[in-house]
Amino acid sequence: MGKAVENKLKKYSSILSSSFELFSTKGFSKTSVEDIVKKADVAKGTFYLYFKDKFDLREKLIINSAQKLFDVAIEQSGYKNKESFTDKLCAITDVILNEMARQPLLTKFLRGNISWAVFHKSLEHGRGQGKYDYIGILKEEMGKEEAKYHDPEIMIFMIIELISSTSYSVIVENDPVSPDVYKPHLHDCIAAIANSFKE
Amino acid sequence: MGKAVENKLKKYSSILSSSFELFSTKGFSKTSVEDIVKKADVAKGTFYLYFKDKFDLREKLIINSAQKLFDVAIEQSGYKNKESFTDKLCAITDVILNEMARQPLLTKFLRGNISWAVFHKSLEHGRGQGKYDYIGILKEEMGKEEAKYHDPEIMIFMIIELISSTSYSVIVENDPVSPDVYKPHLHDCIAAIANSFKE
Amino acid sequence: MGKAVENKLKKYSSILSSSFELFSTKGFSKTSVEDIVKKADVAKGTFYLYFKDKFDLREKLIINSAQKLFDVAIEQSGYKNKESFTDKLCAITDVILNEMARQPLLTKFLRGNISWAVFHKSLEHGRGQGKYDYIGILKEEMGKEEAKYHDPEIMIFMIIELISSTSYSVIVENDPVSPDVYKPHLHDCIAAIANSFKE
Amino acid sequence: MGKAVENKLKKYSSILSSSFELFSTKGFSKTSVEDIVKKADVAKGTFYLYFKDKFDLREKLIINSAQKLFDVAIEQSGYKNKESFTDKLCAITDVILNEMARQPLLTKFLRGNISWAVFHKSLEHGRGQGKYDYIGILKEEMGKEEAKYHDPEIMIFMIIELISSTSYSVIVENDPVSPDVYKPHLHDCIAAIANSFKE
DNA sequence: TATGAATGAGGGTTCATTCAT
DNA sequence: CATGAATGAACCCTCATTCAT
Repeated sequence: MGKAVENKLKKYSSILSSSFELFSTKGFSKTSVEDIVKKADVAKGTFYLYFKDKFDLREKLIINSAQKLFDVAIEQSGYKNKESFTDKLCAITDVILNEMARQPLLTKFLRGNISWAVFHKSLEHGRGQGKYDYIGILKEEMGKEEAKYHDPEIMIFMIIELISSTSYSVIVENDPVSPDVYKPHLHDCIAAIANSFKE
Repeated sequence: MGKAVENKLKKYSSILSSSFELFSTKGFSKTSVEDIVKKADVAKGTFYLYFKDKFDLREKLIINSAQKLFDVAIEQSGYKNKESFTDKLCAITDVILNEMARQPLLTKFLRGNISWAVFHKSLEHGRGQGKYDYIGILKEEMGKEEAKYHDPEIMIFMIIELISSTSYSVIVENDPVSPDVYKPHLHDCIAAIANSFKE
Repeated sequence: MGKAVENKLKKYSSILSSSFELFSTKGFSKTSVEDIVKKADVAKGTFYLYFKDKFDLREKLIINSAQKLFDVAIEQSGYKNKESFTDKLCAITDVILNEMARQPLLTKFLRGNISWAVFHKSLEHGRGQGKYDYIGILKEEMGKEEAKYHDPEIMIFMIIELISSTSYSVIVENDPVSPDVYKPHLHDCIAAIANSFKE
Repeated sequence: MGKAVENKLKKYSSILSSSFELFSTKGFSKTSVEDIVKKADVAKGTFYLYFKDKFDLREKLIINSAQKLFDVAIEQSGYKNKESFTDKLCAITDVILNEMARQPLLTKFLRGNISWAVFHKSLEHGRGQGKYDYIGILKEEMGKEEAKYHDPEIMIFMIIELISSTSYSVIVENDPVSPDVYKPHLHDCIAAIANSFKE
C-alpha cells in the first residue's frame, strides 16, 4: 500500500473513532464537527473530503458498529456446537451482552442513534462490509430444528428489540439491576419468547 | 375563573401541545423555540415565562404524556374483571397499544425522548399529577395470584421496554409488520415472559 | 399624612434603595428592572408609575446620593471653626472620605455611574432637594481668607475629581494602599493644590 | 508575508479599530457585537475567531491603547533633557494631555472603561507588547534627584488619577474650562503634588 | 393606584459548511 | 489531497416596556 493511501486511511479512521467516542459520550447533536476534527487531529476541510456531512458520518458509524458487534457474536458464540435453536440464540445473545457490557460507549451510541429501521438495514447482507448474512444464518438454524417456528422475522425483531432496549438501561445506568443480575433473566425470556413462536 | 387566569392557562397549554407535536415529528434538537412559539402563536418571551428552557419543557411533556397514557390504560382496561394476572397484564397492554396506535405522535415522542430512568420516575406515585400508583397497582395484582412471581421489578421493566421499543417500529414505521398483526404476538410474548417469572 | 400617600412613598423609597444596592453591586447595565422590583417587592408596572425608565431612576439616585453625602460633610465637618481655608477644605474632605469608607456601596455607585457633568449639576443650588448651596459656601469661605485664590472653580473641580477618582480605588479595591494610609497623603495633596492656586 | 496572513491581520485590526470607536462613542454595554462586525465589515463568526467574547476584546483594547499612549509620551517628551524630576513629569504629562486632546475618542474610551487596577496592569512591564517599563522609568528618574521622594507608588497613583479623571471632563466636555486653559493649572498641581512627597 | 402576564426586538454565541490557498 | 480562515444563518435566552385587568 502506498504511503499516500495509508495516510488517507489513517485520517479516515481517525475521524471515525474520534466521532464514535464523542457521539457516545456527548450525544450526536451536542458534538460539533469542530470537536471531531480537533480530536481526530485533522483539518476541518478534511472532514468533508470523506463525509458528506455529520449525518453521513453517523450512518457509516452505525453500520460499522453494528456489523462489528454481530461479527464477534457469530464468531465467538460457538453457536454451531449447540443442540437446540434456543441454546444457539442464547449463546449469541450472551456474546452480544458481554460485548456491550465491555464497551458501554458502544451501547450508548447504538441506543442513542439507532432505530430498528437502520439496524435492520445494517444487518442485511450485501450492504457494504458485513462479513455474514446475519439474518440468513438465524433462519437457517431455525430450519434445522424439528419443531418449526412461525413468523421468524417477527420473532427476531422482538428479541433484538428486547435485547437492545433493556441492555442500554442495564449497562449504562445500572437500572433497575446490574448486567450480571440481568443476564439470566434475559436468557429465560428469550427462551420463553422463542418457545411462544413454536408451531 | 378570571379571564386572565383562563388566558394564562390557554397559552401554557398551547405551548405544551405545539411542542409535543414538533418534538414528535422533527425531533427534540431539530425543534427550535422559535418553531414552538410560532406554532403556539405566543411571543418568544412567553415561553420563558412558563418554562426554564427547552429541556424543562421536554421533561414536563414526558411526565404529562406518560401519565395520561397510563391513566387511560388503568381506567379503560377493565383489568379488575380479569381472572389471572397475565390476563390483566394483557388487557392493560392492549389499551396501551391501542392508544399508541391511535396517537402515533405520542409513540414517536415517547420513543425518541424517553429513557427507562425518566419513564420510571414519571410512573412513581406522588410525583406531580399522576392519578394512580401504577407500579403499586401492578404489584398488588401480582400478589393476588396463587402462583408467586419473583423479581416483579425486573419483570415490569422488561415488559415495558419490550412494549415501548417494539411499538415504535410497528406503529410509526409499520416495520416489520402492522400493529394489528403484531398485537397477538405481543400478547403471547408478554404471557411467556410473565410465566418465566413464576416461581 | 394619609395612608395612601404614605404607602405610595414607601414604594417609591423601596425602589430607590433596592436599585441603589443593585446598581452598586452588579452595575447599572447588569441590573434588570426585574431584579429591582423583585427586591423592592413591588409589581413591575409600579416601577413605571414613578420613573420614566431605568435611566431616569439612575439620575434621581445620583443626585440624591451626592447631595446626602455633601449635606453630611457640611454638617459634621465643623468647618466653621477652622482657621484657614485649607483647614476647612481638609475637614470637609475628611468627612467625605470617612463617609465613603463607611459606605463602600455609595463609593462604588458614584464612581461607576457619575461624570463631573452630572455631579456638578447635582451640586448646583436650586435643583431638587439639596439643602445647601455647596459651591457657594466654598467660594464664600475662600473669600474670607487674606490670601486670595484665583480660578476657584477650577480648583474645586480638580480637588473633587482627585478625591472621587482616587477614593474609589482606595476604598473599593484597597489599591494601591488602604484608606487609612491614604488619608494623610490626600490631605497633603489638597493643601498643596490649594496653595498652588493662591495669588 | 502570505496573502492569507495579511488578510487575517487586516480583519483583526478592523475589529479592533471599529470597536474602539464604538465603545468610545456609545459606551461598552450599548455597543453590540452586531454593531462591531457591521462596522468592521466582517462576519459575526469572525469576531469569535479572534476574541473569546466582548470582554476579552475590551481588555485587549485597553492594554493596547494605554501602552500606545505611554509609548508616545516616553518617546516624544524628551524628558531626559530636563533638569528636575518635576520638569520631566510635566514634560511627559504635556505629551499625554496633547495626545488625549488630539484623540478625544481615546480619552473617552479610557475614562469610560478603565479602572486603576487594569490601567496599572497594562503599565507593568512584560505584559504583552509594551515597549517600556513605564513605572520603572519613573522610579529611576526619581532616584536621580538629590531630594528623595517617599511613597513613589502612591504619588504616581495620585498623579495619574488626577490626569485621567480631569482630562476626560476638560477634553470631552470642555467643562469647566478648555484644555488649553487647563494645562498650566495641571502643571502647577502636579508640581505641587510631587513636592508634597519630597522628604 | 397597582398589578404582572405578555410582548418581540435584540442580545451574545455557536457551528455546519465553503473555498482560496 | 489537505488546510483553516471566513462565513452568516440560526440558536437560545433576556429584558425594558406595555396594557388589560
